[in-house]
Amino acid sequence: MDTKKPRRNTKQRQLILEELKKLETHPSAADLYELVRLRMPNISLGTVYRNLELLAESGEIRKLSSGHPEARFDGRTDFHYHVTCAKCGRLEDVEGAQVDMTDLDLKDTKGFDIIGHQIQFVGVCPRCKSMGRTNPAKTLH
Amino acid sequence: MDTKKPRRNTKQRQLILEELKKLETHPSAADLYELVRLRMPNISLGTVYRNLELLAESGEIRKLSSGHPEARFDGRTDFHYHVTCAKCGRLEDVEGAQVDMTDLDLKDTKGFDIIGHQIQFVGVCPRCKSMGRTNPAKTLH
DNA sequence: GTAACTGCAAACCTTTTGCACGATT
DNA sequence: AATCGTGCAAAAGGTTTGCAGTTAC
Repeated sequence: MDTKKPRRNTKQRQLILEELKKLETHPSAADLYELVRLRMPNISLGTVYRNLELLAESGEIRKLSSGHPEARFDGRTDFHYHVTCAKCGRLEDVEGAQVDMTDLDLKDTKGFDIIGHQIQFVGVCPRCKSMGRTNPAKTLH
Repeated sequence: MDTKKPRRNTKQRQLILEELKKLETHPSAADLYELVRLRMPNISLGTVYRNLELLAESGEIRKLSSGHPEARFDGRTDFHYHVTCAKCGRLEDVEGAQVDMTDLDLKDTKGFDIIGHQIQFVGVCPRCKSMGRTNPAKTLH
């Protein structure tokens, strides 16, 4: 079965991918729009959204459900985890060996076949530690 | 340190909490609005949003970052994991012992103090298995 | 030449907010 | 009585989409 759509190699898509891969952060579509616009001022926000979606579908990037109101994108596609700051919401990569989920004794998977997992760590970032922030994050994954 | 705000016990908040606790699903604010409206037809959607936020802050419910465009809410507050269907996005609870994260050899936590974690399993739900769906989910956590 | 893709703008959906009135303490 | 919470409606924020023109193949 061939699920691939025909795909043209546009300048816009190349630029968006290139800019995202440069970053170690997890920008929103609007963040990337601003970045790409520095090199291609007439690009439209709609094009950025369309291409991020296409790139995520093809597995060249990842779309993250971030706990923020907007989606975040990740130029890394190798296996890694994420930490979210419980105080300010900052989102960072965490390196660590993939947990062996066969160890996990899942009692009821509601009939789902489990094919993978993701872990979000919750933590306190250096900045918030030093500021002694107390307001808790409200969204869990 | 007392972080609690004064809080009145309104009929609206009671109803919203009650309806959410009845469910084993993870409804959106709009879903809950429809449910609560059956019992209190004049309640406004704004009130539902405001109360869900308050209830999540106080820990009586959980707000989930769902991979869907809208937030989902969970009436369960005991520790458990979630599975998301990779084909259709369906979100369900998974029972299982909490993973001991001290086993995990985290190499670089970017200076964060880790205080917890959440796991989302990715799977294929019974319905999609039987339908042989192939379109992949686009958002990871 | 054809169909994918673009820019633009309008539409859409979810969530938040200002305000005047109502309800809880 | 004081002030927190509500209903309503408008606004805000993020994302999608229709369309006519453009570009990659």
